[in-house]
Amino acid sequence: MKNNIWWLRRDLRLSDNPALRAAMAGGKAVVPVFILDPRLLSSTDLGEKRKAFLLGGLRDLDRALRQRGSYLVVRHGNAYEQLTALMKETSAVHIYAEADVSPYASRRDSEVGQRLPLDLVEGVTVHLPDMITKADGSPYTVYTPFSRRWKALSPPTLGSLLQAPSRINTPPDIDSLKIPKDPILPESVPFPTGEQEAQRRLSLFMDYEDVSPIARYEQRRNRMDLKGTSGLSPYLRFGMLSARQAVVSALQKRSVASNEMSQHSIEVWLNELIWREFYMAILYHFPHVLKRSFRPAYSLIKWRNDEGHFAAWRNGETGYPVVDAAMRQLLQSGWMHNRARMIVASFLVKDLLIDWRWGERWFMQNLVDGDPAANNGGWQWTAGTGTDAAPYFRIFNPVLQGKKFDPDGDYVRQWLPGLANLPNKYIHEPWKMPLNIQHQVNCVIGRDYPHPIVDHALARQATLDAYAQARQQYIQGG
DNA sequence: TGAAATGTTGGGGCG
DNA sequence: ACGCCCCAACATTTC
Repeated sequence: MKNNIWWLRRDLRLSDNPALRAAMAGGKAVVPVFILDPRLLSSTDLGEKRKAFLLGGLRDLDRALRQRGSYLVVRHGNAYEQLTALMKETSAVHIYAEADVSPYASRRDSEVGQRLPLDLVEGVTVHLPDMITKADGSPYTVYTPFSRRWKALSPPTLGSLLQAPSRINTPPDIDSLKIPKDPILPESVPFPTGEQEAQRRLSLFMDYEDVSPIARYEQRRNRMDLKGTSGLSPYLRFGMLSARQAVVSALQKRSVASNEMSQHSIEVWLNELIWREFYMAILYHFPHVLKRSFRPAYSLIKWRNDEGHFAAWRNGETGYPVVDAAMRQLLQSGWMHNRARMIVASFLVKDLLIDWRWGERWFMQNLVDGDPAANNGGWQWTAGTGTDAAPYFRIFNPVLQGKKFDPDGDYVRQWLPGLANLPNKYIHEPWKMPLNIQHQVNCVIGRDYPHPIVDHALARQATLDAYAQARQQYIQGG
């Protein structure tokens, strides 16, 4: 009896795993392997927190496999070389893996696939990028028609989800590295690793009838001071949760929702999952977006790129409380509320006039859920340089955004304890505090909390000018 | 998944 | 009673 290799990459789960299912077909024994590629591990885009989350996920998966008579083989090195060696050692005949869309992954997979019997199985998205095209076969570059087409395809059903195998046969004593213990996931990262935790969170988000978080998602999702989002992104990122299962859960929930508001909320969350697939499709069809603007005119923007401003942004010292709170949340917890991501991105690009790629990189280095497709899509959206992007003139006012989406300043106070005693009136614009109040609350601007590093009104105008200039130059240049 | 600038309206104070 | 001004409050346009 020959064996198959199940090559894991970003599908760290046993339930609803098509690659695992394919590897087990015909009752074959399976060799589950994860390859720690030094190129990936040493990449400056892989931050410590996400690396720790990945390693923790591997430990969880190994534990789950051992409960089913198997175990995880961990190798270190180049994927092709390691797989070649492993095939020989285990007399494996086939390699099964979940297809991934990032340029790095597709290059690696085509290199491996040219010389080894690799079968790529769909699974990262519910619908493959190739399935969502216009009548003439060209890819969509606008979200709404993309989502219409996505929704017109037959949806995954509960019955189509693959059960986790109760037993997996794996040949004994295959050489494997110990999963590195370093780096360890800090306590301050509120995302315990693993498939079980992902399932638990999905249930919490869906359950409890009409008061379930998903039924109130539309109303609460933008509030940075509430836990109104699913908190599933890191699990979807590493496939500790299958996107298909998330979609099936949402559709089920929608079909039994008792009122239109709940149904609408569920639809809004479903759309967020479709945004994820939209950006994966964009990256698949237009891999150059990782290097430059999707819209060529905006490659000509003259960024200010002030290093001091960039450092202030990274460290949460801009003097705008919402921005600083969000950047502290990222540094400490490895995650940031989605509304906050838009606010700090708008601030970096359109208040500081710093190249969006600097922000994109910082996010990749610090987000536990950092995914090249979604992250790039989000940044190009904010910068107005991408597909279906925010128009260039859409510039967030950090004070108004704070008042709207953190009305009592709870979010600001949680991440900036130094501002804890400010009256609500000044929590989003502390520089307006009269001096006597500054002393009263022990927060003197310029001493305990920075002055705003830029004036929003002036910065806004400068950015509009810079974008206008880029457009003009593009037209004149042909 | 904006916000600022500009325009319009209407109530109320006032001479 | 009337016209004038001020300015919220809301609407529309512009970036």
